[in-house]
Amino acid sequence: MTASRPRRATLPDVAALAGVSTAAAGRALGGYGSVSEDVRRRVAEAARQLNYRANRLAASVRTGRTDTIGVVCADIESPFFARALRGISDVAHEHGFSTLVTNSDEDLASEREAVQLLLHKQVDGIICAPADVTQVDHLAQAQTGGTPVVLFDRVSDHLEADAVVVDGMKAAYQAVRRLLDLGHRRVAIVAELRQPREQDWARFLTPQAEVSLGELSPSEARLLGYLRAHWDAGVPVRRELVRRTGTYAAEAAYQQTKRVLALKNPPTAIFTVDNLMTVGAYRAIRDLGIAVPDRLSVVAFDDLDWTVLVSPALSVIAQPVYEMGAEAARRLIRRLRDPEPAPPGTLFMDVTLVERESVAPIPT
Amino acid sequence: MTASRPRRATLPDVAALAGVSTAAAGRALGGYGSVSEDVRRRVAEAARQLNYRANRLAASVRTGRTDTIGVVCADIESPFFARALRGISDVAHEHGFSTLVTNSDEDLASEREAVQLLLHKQVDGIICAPADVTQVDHLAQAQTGGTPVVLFDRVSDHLEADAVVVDGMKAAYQAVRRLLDLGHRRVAIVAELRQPREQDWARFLTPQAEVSLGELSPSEARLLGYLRAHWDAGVPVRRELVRRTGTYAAEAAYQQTKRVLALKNPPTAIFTVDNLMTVGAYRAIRDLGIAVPDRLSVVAFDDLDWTVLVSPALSVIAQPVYEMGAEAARRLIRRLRDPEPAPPGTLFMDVTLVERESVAPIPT
DNA sequence: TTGAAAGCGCTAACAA
DNA sequence: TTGTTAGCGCTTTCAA
Repeated sequence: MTASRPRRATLPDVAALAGVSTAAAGRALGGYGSVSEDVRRRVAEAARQLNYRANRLAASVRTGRTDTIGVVCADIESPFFARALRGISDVAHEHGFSTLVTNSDEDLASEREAVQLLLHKQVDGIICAPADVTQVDHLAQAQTGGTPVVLFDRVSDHLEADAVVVDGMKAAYQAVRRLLDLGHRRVAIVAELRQPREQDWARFLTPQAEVSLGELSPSEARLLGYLRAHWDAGVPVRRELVRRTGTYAAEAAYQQTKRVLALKNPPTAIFTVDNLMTVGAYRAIRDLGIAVPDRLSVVAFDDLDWTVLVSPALSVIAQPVYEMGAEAARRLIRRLRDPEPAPPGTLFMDVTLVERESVAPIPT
Repeated sequence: MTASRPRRATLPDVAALAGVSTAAAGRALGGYGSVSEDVRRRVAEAARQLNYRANRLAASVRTGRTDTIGVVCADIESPFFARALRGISDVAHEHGFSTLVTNSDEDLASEREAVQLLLHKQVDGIICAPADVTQVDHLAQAQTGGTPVVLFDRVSDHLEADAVVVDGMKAAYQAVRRLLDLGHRRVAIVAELRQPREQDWARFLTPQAEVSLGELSPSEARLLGYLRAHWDAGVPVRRELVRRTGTYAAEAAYQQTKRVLALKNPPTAIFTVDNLMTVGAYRAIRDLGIAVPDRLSVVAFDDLDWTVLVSPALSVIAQPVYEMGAEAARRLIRRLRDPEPAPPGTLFMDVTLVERESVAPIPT
């Protein structure tokens, strides 16, 4: 007969073996309160002998802290979120926090579920890339309940919270403006644009229109930059060059790109608004055998491993992704540590337009 | 004056408002035991009114379960682990488990720390890609303590645990054998090979040598396949064509590849053993402007987004990464659910040699 | 510095 | 079906 599995040693067990009170053992092991060197040694020895393993859950129930940050990202698998997550977890780890990561897949219902889960697990704070910046009641509720929230990659006008983002509008504006300045007159854009808000696009075109970034998804903000660049350059926007995938998937971008390149009057340049769109679009360009940059100039949002591996190397708008994650974590931790923190604000991080080989002027 | 923050509602609060006992409220909300429809409704209503948020930590302290799987991966940022993690978390989520993810960066000390953290947080089980398959005492200890472990991407002879892996030896053998059969006589390999065990390599070369996969790191297993392919084909192994980076970094692979291609008698084919090695090696090939496959055939371990985006498209050994993660999670969950589970075993998943455009025969 | 005792928020026996 | 009661393993008064 095998011996029945012995119950795992608990604090009282350790205390008993060391010949001290539970409280003393807890202090010795947990590093709080004050303990004599002698007690500390005996307790440590007893813990070792019993192969004691502290139960931080029990501690958390008492203290109300879990030293855990909850993260809601759209998709860990995307290079963008993977890298950001690395920034978040590095900083978190540095400060003694763990991270609990969930995926929303850009779906509001999943995001709500994820936030509930994180709250039930009593995370100390949440970093979230909201699927819909206009639907953030669940995040507001988390805050009211005492769990601070930091927005990542997206700001919302409907939530008073810290946010770490780039100005996608400005970045796209620069990139597209550059193409227009090089003489391109037919610049295509491939973007997710989940909500088809064509009436809004019209409004975007009015230069006076005050559009808040906190009302736009990243792809909308980037489209806005595209539109305004055209406006400022006096180049009309061609409806057929604005390609909407409606979903965050490379395959959809592949289809849209094939379609736009098959127009009888095809674009001479193409702008992709994020890394999945870029993968899909670039695959289409390659399959069609179109010469870059001779027949088509390409600019992508987000830098990736492979943008320097293809020929010609892609010109891109690079975001400081790791640093964005790291900074989001820093802001959250600051808020957790500081009993009276500063009012929340949005940090806009700078992007870099990395010019490589995929852009050429239109011969005049 | 703002009102002082009200204490968060607890189960007794809800019970009181609903006019039932704490136990009844717990049953109604937690979905265990039996409750009348009437009580269920009243409790639900009270919970809503008080904005009640269950504390699953407290429940876990009682039940001893957290419904959480701990994962130790080398680097979430690597496409390999990112995708595997997606497999793990999808399956986990399906079965009501969350995942707590940590990074070891292929460092044994960090891995130990990570495992400790997961145990302290009382995860129900652990999925780990061990940094060193010969140093797994901490994992054995987790098991003895009642926390099952599933190995991922690597087997160890020193741990009796489930494992989900590919046979890297066989896969590499096939790929290299294919190159040799095409007439290549100088095939380079770029591999991590953290431990420089040259004396072992000699042993690998003896066809009779029984080398267990459970003693080898993935890169060593793949090297072994490379060596045996040579042996079986009667092609001598050239020491200068075996390039060791010693570290898991694209930059190191870049350097090694540049160096091997600069030999006065350079290789006519190159085999890279994982995705980071591939990125580095391919960048070197591109920078050097070497024509693939005319002057150099290329085969990579692991398929990636961009392998079809470069010209020519890369021939690769594709692992079922997502499925490997998913299967690891399934095995762990089975073990958690089943009180008397089957003895642990290793699942070898099949790889696919995807032939694309980067391999050509040597003209005879 | 130490120990006794209370209690964090929940679940599980048990009895009613 | 319901309530009473006793904990889970830990931290934190409080008094000694």
